[in-house]
Amino acid sequence: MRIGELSARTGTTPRLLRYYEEQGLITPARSANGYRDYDERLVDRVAQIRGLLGAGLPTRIIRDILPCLDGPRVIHLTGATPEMIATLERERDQMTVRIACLTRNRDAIDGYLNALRARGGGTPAATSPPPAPGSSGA
DNA sequence: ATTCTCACA
DNA sequence: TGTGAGAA
Repeated sequence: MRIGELSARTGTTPRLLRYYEEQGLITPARSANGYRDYDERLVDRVAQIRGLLGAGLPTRIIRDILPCLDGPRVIHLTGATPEMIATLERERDQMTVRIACLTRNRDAIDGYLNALRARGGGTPAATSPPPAPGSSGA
C-alpha cells in the first residue's frame, strides 16, 4: 500500500510516516515510480511505534527494541543483551517518574474542576483561562 | 497525489 | 518529536 492508505489506516499523517522512516523505525520498499510501498504488517508496526512514543520512549530506544518485538507479544528474548536490559530499566524508571508527574497534574486539574463546580455550576462564560498546573517534567 | 529538502518550534 | 513551505 502507499503512504496515503497507511496514513488512513494508522491515524498518522503521511508526514509523520516519513519521519519515522527517517528515524529508522520503518523501512518501506519503493515502487518503480519512487513511491513508498508499505507492507501490510507495517500497520501493526506503526501502532506499536505510536504506543511506545506515547509512553514517552525516544525514537532511538524504540529503534533498538523494535526488532525484538515480532507480534503484539514480546518474542525475541534472545536479543536481551545486558546493554538493552540496562536501557530498558532506565526507561522503566523514567516512566515511573512521568506517571507521578501526570498523576499530580491530573489531580491538580481535578481539584480545580471541583472548585469550579462547587461555587459556580453554570457555564463559566468567557473569562481568562486559569494558569496551567505544575508543568514539571511531563 | 506522491516525492524530496530546509528550516523551525 | 514533530510541522510547514516550496519545488519537482
